[in-house]
Amino acid sequence: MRRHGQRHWGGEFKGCGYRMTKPRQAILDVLGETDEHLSAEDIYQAVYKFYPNIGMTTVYRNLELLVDMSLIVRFDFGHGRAKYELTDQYSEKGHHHHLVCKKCNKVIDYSDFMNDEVKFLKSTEKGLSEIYKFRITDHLIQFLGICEECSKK
Amino acid sequence: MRRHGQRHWGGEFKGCGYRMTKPRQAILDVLGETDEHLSAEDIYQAVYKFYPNIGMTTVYRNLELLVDMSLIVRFDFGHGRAKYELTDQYSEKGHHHHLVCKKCNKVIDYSDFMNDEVKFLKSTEKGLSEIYKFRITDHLIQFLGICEECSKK
DNA sequence: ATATCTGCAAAGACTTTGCATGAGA
DNA sequence: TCTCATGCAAAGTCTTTGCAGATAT
Repeated sequence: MRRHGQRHWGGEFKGCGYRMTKPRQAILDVLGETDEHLSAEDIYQAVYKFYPNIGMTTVYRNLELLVDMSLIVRFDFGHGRAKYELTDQYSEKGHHHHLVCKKCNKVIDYSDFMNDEVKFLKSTEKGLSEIYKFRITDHLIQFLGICEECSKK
Repeated sequence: MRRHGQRHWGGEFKGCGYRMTKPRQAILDVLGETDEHLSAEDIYQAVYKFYPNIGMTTVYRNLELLVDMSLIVRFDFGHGRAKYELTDQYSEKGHHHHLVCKKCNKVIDYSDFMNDEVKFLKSTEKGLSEIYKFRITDHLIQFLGICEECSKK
């Protein structure tokens, strides 16, 4: 009874002491079938539709686990609730960053100008890791401003 | 009775309908005298020492106001409590970004390699604002990873 | 003088924890 | 079978709101 977009994640859970369960599959399905940035509540609501036994606690606990496993990423856009996305490698969106409107909180994904970004990242990451003895695993790049609609007001 | 590092902010409040008050001066003093990234609670504690009448509510309300006035910036590093800093132009630190340890949550400021960054930002901001009709006012750049101490463990 | 600001108490939003039951490998 | 995972309820943490009294200009 697999629906469109579902995939097997069993392999990711094998060998690390974790089990693939219905709630976990459901959460990953929901994240795999959307282009949005979903909050824990959003995910709960979406999972609830086809798995009404789900509890909010389970959603939170699994989101934390999935972040630790690097299957998903957590973003704090700065207005209360954290948002989640599949990691680049598992997402159809691929590598991208965010453009955040300070007025309406809308978030636009972009994946343009990645060449310029790669150049910048390469030199900066190398330099920073040497100076600060930091093992850099990830980066967060966001542009903030006012979106088209909010500008008109 | 001005202590080291205090400055007058009256001008920033004039003409916009806001008043300079003791709590506001105290909050700005605290932020001006530290190199840390302080949470609302940190700020409350620090202000409390020389202004014990302060209420937590006042701290929160003023932090929000000061962010709106662009005197301070708010960061969500992703573990619960928001942190605040003076805006670049008012801070002795100047323009900088953050290196965040995913294990111990330590935050290191860096201001190295800004030349590479400026090149990247210039081209990317121009491109993005054209494509998405977004008026970009600000950016957030963070490198995440494991700090030297946590690597040793 | 008077609109803004403050502090207290209470409420609110989001997230985590304890514990007995249920389920995957 | 036996450890890991779940769901409920309750608690926790950070932040916001309502309101009467205090304060800056």
